[in-house]
Amino acid sequence: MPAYDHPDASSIELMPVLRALADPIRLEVVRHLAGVPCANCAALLGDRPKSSMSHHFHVLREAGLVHTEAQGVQHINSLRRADLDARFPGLLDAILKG
Amino acid sequence: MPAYDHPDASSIELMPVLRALADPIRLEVVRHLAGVPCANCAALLGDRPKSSMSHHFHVLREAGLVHTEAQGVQHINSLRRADLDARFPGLLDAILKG
DNA sequence: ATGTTCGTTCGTATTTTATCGAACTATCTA
DNA sequence: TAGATAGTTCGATAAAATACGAACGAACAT
Repeated sequence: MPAYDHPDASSIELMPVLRALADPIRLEVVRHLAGVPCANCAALLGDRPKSSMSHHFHVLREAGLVHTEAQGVQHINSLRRADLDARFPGLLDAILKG
Repeated sequence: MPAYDHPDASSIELMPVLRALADPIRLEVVRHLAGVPCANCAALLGDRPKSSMSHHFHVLREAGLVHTEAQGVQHINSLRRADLDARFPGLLDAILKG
């Protein structure tokens, strides 16, 4: 399994977070993940090719927004809400409401 | 004087706001404006060409983050904090702290 | 009128980001 | 072992954003 490297909570940076959120597909993913404990990638595919979504998940992971963990064949994604709330209080709430 | 068109408060959209913020120079401008009532463009130039900054101000205006008003030769910019707070409560606060 | 200042607009070059198919890897199942 | 499934990685293309000089326009002063 590919070793995902997630930034740890304290090294999540604002600019990558904003860049990650500044894309309609990724924002949609974040919104979806905010409503469920976790989800595999397929659940968020829509009609787009897998490779595109893989790219978006990569961006989200790198920014520290999403945690991905291989679990058997599928990879489970979850929103790093606690980490984000700690680092940028109110940010996620504000964005999820808008 | 060029007629600036600012979106009115209720039609400020999240995605343009996020896109506008997802650039280091523009975030810097927003941060600066958050600390003063208003400022002309020159005050925010740094060492960059005017045309670049004009572009960034355009993006900020279009997104609804900044209000610009010609006042004699210079153009006065201010952060639309009240409008943003009304539309996306907590967003600006979260970003300005980060 | 002329010149100056402040900022915009235009045109182009450069960089970044997104998109998608194809090939690949790992895991599970039959 | 062969086949299926879930995602990633690669490589090419296309689209979007940024950067910057040069020319322009409006407001003001002399």
